[in-house]
Amino acid sequence: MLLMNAIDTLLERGFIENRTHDKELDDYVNAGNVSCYIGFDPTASSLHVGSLVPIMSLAHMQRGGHRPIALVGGGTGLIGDPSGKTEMRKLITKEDVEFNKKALKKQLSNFIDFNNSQGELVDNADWLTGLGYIDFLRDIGRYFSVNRMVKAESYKLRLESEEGLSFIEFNYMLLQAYDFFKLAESHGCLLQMGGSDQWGNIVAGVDLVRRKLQKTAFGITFPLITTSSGAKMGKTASGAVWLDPERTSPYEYFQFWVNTDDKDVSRFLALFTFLPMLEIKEVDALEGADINAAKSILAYEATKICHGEDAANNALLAAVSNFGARQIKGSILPSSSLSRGDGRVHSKSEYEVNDNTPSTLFEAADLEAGIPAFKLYQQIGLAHSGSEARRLISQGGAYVNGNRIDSDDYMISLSHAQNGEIELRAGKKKFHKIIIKM
RNA sequence: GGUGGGGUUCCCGAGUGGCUAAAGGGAGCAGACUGUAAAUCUGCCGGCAGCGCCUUCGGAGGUUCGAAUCCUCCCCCCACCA
Repeated sequence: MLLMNAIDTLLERGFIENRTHDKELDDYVNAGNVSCYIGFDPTASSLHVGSLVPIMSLAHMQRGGHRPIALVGGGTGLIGDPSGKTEMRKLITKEDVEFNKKALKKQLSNFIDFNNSQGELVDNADWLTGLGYIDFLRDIGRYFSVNRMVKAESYKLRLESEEGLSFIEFNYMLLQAYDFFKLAESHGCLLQMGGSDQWGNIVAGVDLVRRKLQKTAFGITFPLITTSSGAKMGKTASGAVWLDPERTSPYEYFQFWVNTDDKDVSRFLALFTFLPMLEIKEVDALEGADINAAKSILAYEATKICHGEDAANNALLAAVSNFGARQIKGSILPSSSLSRGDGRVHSKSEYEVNDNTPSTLFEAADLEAGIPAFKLYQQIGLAHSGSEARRLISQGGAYVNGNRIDSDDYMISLSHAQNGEIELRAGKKKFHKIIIKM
């Protein structure tokens, strides 16, 4: 298959905000089978959609015939990157870093193939934790000008802030530059990519590689992805949207993408799916409700990439059962493997088996006497407190089996069960099922 | 180490003895309108098996009929000085 230059692919899909040496970078990548790396901070036990841009860019590089290296910052995670941050991160323990590292590796494997040296996972703890302070200062530290570092944009926020910048964080740039140097030396990796806040760190590495190895290294940064309303992408009311299915279920993940703003759909399709750009460009021409079909496909594809095809299908089924079927024309994004059919769930049993709407199991006996609606909403997590549940109900936002609840002491009992389930809804979009154990 | 300024409900930020569950804004939630969109309008936005009680203003004590507001001690942050 004839492929575009991987850099052009990234450019076309909106991944690239800035890069070093345009021409030489192209030449480097055109030579084929090059290595590139991105660092991931093990500060949490799961990645979230905010990390998807870097992850997808590695995946694109791999599809373009190159060798992506995902670096998990087991060493730098102990320091904390101050780049672009207004506040100092809490230092996390070595145990946490160790735990998170494993979780991250697992998640990254869903997106990138690390088998057969098509890609590689490395941990900078392997070379950072054993560093001797004096040696490091002599070998690496001498190449860094404090005058320059102080002027770096990545430190600016913190240097101007009241909180200031601690010495440990100030060193972060050296460590990341050292990572780049190590990978250049051991893996011949001369391209580092990262978020736009990483520019300073990346450039520092490019400089270090040049000085230590007399080689030209390259850097690419990604734009910060915001929604059309200006907010950082990936935040919802309940916090981050995680890639870990235990934290954000595939159904919620799917819903997150379905709820994409009209104006963001084509941009997100380009960034977060592998669908061909020619088809994505046509989405911009869609009008009115038709664009919802594109949102379904975006959600389906994104869920499939992260959680697999089965999970994506199940999420779609659940969405159909909760919100009703959407007509998805075959002409919209035809490369998607989403099953269009007539847009309906084909059989009841298929839906019952696969539906993954959030649910809670109840013993029949516990529902026998009935539970006040507001209490039940709190119990199953559709409201954070009893008061909140009462508010929800009094404002007309609570429904049992599709019927609005009009009083907060309304009793919900076995008599509401339909096929062994009770469907509860909060507002327009949050569904929860009570499944009765007989 | 010294001096001065601060720590208020998710965030920003008013409040300097009772009218304060605490202004205003943001975020969020619900309703209406829609297309599971945006914008807009309206309401809500500490807790409690709710119309009355309980807990909140860095922490612990104290003064007072009554404290976020006054006093004491402690913790943390910031600025300037050393």
